[in-house]
Amino acid sequence: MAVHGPAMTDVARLAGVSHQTVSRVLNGHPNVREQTRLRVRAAIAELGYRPNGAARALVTGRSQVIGVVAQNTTLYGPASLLAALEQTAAEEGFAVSVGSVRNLDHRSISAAVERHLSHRVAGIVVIAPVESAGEALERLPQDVPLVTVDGDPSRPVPLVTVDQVAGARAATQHLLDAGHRTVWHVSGPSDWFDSVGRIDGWREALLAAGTDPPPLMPGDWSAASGYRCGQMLARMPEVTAVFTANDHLALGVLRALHEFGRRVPDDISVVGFDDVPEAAYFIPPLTTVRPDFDAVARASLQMLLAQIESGTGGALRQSVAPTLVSRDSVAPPRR
Amino acid sequence: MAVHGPAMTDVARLAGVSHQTVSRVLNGHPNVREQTRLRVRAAIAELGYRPNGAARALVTGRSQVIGVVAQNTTLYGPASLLAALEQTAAEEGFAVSVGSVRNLDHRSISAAVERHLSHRVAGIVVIAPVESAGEALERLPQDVPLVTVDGDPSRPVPLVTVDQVAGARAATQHLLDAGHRTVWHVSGPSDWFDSVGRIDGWREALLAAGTDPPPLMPGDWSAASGYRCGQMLARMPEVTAVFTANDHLALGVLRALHEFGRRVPDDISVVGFDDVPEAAYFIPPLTTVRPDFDAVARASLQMLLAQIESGTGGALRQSVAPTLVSRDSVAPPRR
DNA sequence: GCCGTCACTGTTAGCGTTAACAACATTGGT
DNA sequence: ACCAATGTTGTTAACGCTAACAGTGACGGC
Repeated sequence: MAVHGPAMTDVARLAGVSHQTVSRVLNGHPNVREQTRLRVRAAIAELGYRPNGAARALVTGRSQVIGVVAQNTTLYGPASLLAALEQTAAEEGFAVSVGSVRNLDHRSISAAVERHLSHRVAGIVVIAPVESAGEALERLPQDVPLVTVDGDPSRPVPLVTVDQVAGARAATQHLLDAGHRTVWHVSGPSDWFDSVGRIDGWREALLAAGTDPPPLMPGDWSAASGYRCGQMLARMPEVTAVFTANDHLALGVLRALHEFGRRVPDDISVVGFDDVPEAAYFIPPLTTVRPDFDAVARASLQMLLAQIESGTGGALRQSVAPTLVSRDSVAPPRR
Repeated sequence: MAVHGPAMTDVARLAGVSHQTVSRVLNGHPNVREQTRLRVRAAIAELGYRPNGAARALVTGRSQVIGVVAQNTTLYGPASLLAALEQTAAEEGFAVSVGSVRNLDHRSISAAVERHLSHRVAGIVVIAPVESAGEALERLPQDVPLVTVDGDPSRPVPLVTVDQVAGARAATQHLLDAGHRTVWHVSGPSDWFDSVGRIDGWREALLAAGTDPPPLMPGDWSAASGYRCGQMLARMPEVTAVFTANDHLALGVLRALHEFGRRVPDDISVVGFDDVPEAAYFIPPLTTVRPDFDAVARASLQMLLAQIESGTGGALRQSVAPTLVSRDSVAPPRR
């Protein structure tokens, strides 16, 4: 198998030039006569020549590949992010190598990063939504271009995030504006920065409105945990508005409320987070907060590319604001 | 940036051997004295040496990377598959490079494959659920290890699939067994093999039971299209059982039925396909068919690895049977 | 007409690894 | 003690590419 394809010298021979000239054409160097360039192009096409990335990576010291470390790429958020990242990278001529990880502990993350390093990736994007990921990053070689997404805001690492706080504040405010006296919150797991950001935003909005935040209902992103929290919420007659940390939690809550005969939005209003494609078809259609994954992907890749090109490891940060998508799960409280 | 790490010669010097001996240790060759092996290992650890994948790929002609071509990795199925593939590959010491694709037409797929080829991946997995993908594969270099997932059963390419027909038959039979006279079907897009397999299975089960299949309701995987079909279904009093080609379609149907006051499962039973994690929290909890993505990933990787190692491009095929997950959305018809 | 400058092209070396072969040391059979 | 077989190590030459440098010819200013 694998009769190796033609190499640069083969193209050069056919075009009647040196392999270096072929290289120059390929890399868009100036100072190649138009006529020569055309001959080389023709030879490339005729032979079906394809440059060898490995050889190029060897001599330049880095490949046209960026590594992505992520956990649980089955969830809607991470999956969208990954897809957007890949798309953007492809436009810049980069391939994306995924190193997904079962757990976000020290060792798993380090191992994934190591794997990427030994493939000499040009840079690494870590989707690092929990505390322990940040620790793993500390002990990394300093000279690798690196960007974290949704990571620890308190660490001096280049960071791109969805503005969780703003999103949560908007969701909460939306419920307050509808006339609700207070808003309950079903949160994500407490070790995720996404969760704490959303909790903070919720709390801020409430405090700003002069209300004391009710007790937190801790969930774990899953519909199952949303359901459990929903069962408790349904039993409390004073609850009229709930903000859940993601749409799947909302789905679980919706189902629990339904079972207890509490109507949404007539009895209780619900707002989610993520805007999964099917949120518009929940019963009822879910008002939710939509993060712009494309923008996050673009920003992180840009940041990474800047590092790769400049060689500087600046510690920038950027956050992109999500937008509220209003549907039918919110109404004024009955009095 | 990027002070290049130590190379093999540095390790060799420290251990007092030749670089070739280091290479032998790294690749687990026999005929290295135990004592030497230990010295080399120590030197590797001390320097934090990491082999250079690019150099290795250059000299061996292939990298430890497998390329995956997929579309729409945001959907639950593809995302799960990708994650499972990555996991399995990592266990075998391979990295996974994704080349996701907006459209599954000729050119996009070819371009993605080309990209992988120029990175000299060891093999390629194409998640190719539509006709046009198969065509793109025809004109590929013959010498690249390749496996398709959920691709065209009629093409002579190594293929691993979820057994769509069996899954659909099971779902339909389940409804028939509950006492329904016939079963309606909301399908996926007609150019997906997944769809046609599920349609076939549905039709087969009906025919085997001696019933004429009712007209097909064509959808496109989205909850939105499920909703539209559901609106029609809800208006037809004779409909008592619906099998949808995936869970999101089912969600749309559920919502439409709900709006029309038709209760599930009392008035109409519904069965989905995929078992997305939140299916258990639909209203009502959805009976559905669960494909084993891990098994598919394992099988395809195994097949690919076999090709890589043997150099043979055999045209095997393998299909893994899904299982029915019974929940609350199915009941006997009212009479 | 001479020389520096510019545009273009070729030559050479080396990136870090593996494979092929050569060399040496050790062992065992005669 | 000698020779072959075996185990262990070193030497050399690629792999396909880019970077640095070295030509070559044409052109214009003096």
